[in-house]
Amino acid sequence: MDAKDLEIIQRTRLFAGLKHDSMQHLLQGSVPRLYAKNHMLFEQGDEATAFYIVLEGWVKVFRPSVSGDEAVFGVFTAAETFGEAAMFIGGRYPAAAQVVEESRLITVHSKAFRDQVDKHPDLAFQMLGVMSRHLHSLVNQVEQLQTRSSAQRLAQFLVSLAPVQEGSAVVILPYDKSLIAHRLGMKPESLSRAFARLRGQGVSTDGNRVLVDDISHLQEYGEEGPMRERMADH
Amino acid sequence: MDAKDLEIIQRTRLFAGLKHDSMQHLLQGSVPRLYAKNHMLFEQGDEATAFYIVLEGWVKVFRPSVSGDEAVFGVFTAAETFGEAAMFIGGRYPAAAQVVEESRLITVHSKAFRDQVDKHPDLAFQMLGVMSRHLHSLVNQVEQLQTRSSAQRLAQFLVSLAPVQEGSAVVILPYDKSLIAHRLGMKPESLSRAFARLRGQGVSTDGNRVLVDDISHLQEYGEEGPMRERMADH
DNA sequence: AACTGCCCTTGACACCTATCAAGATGGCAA
DNA sequence: TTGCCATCTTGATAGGTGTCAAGGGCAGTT
Repeated sequence: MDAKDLEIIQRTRLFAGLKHDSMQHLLQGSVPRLYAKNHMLFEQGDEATAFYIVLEGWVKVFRPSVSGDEAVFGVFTAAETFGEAAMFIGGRYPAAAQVVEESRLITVHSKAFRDQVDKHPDLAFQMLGVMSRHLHSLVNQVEQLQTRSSAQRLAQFLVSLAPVQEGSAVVILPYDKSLIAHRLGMKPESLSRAFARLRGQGVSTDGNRVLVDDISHLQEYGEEGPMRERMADH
Repeated sequence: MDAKDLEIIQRTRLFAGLKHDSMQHLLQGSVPRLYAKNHMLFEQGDEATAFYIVLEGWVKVFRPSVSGDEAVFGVFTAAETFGEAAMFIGGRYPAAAQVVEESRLITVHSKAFRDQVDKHPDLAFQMLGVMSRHLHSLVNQVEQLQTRSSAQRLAQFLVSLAPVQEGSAVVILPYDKSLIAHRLGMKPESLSRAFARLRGQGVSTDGNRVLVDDISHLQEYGEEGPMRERMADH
């Protein structure tokens, strides 16, 4: 646990502004640990004795289904936390978590967290803020699944990754396309076709590099009504 | 505000076990009010100065889209609360709320709520529990949208409304079929067809009365892999 | 260089759901 | 009763997405 890790932890919404001694208490006995790609952190239904802070890498939270389908609820990276909500609902994780790119994580144990909340009620408020955001992000996910085509969802995803708000940009895809597909609620084949469709909107791909001619145009495309390009472009 | 209303409020998860004097503080200046069907309680983006407790009736929380589509995130009835999360994210509602059946509601003002939280940290924990549940319900919604057919989603909806866990049951649909359709992420026509498909699973309808021959069978149907009845029934 | 495995892409096809259109049903008012 | 209106159902059709199958590209290994 070095200073850089602490700096990352303080950048999480949950621990933003927390004092050093509280932090020490929370993290007592917890050491950052390296996890290999594909490592399962927990399964749905496991007892939730801790939650996680990502220091480095990528982790997906999902619910697998018998038939090989899976629903992905979030993909987390540095300075993000996941699994906190489980502490409040029966102490079991409602979904599973798996490392998708080699990651360094640190765990926060429920008991330590509860102790600190008793001492610092502010922490409960921060937690409410964090959960509100998770809630909001799921609300958006539901909306997008219901009202946008797969190409539109991909467009919004690219916009969210872009380093700028307008003009052209190069977006580096942070993880496998097959995970992106699941994250956006579609199959890998459909993601390929979504990319193909976006070519007509000034998007070209080269491996995990994506070149967008006009970010704000892509954003508009992603927000339009679902039916598109009736008579245009051909 | 009579005793019966208070009893309902104490049945909400948020206020379960709250003492009478705290309740008085929270509800100071708030009077139960009757709202007509279709009344808009708030729009997306409105400043969130209060949240609501349903005493009676039905309210939908949704996000409208330009093209007439809308995504429904929840439909609330007696002893349920909605709009709480907004207090923690920039103070704006992330969705709109509309009365769908004549309803009696009471509002809780943000400031009063915050005051009480300062005095009773327990309240923050209850709030975390409530938000965890909302989170969990949205997680389920995302999963169902991604991994179940419309008929399966309807099956699970009927099971959730049924008064018993097994055997036959009569389910009364609590609101319009078109709202049920939106709630389940489909168009009204598709809901009709989903009902038609469930006839093959021992479900018959008569207006808003639905007769289910075998609840547990319907539950299994709703949980199976998406592809079904390949060679069966014809 | 050849081989192998993995990921991604493309094509053909089937199914599901939305769309558009036309009835059916039931409640309500005149 | 009659007409009207909203809601729900049913049909025909089109488009989107999943499925299954085949092939391409690339990296790592031999």
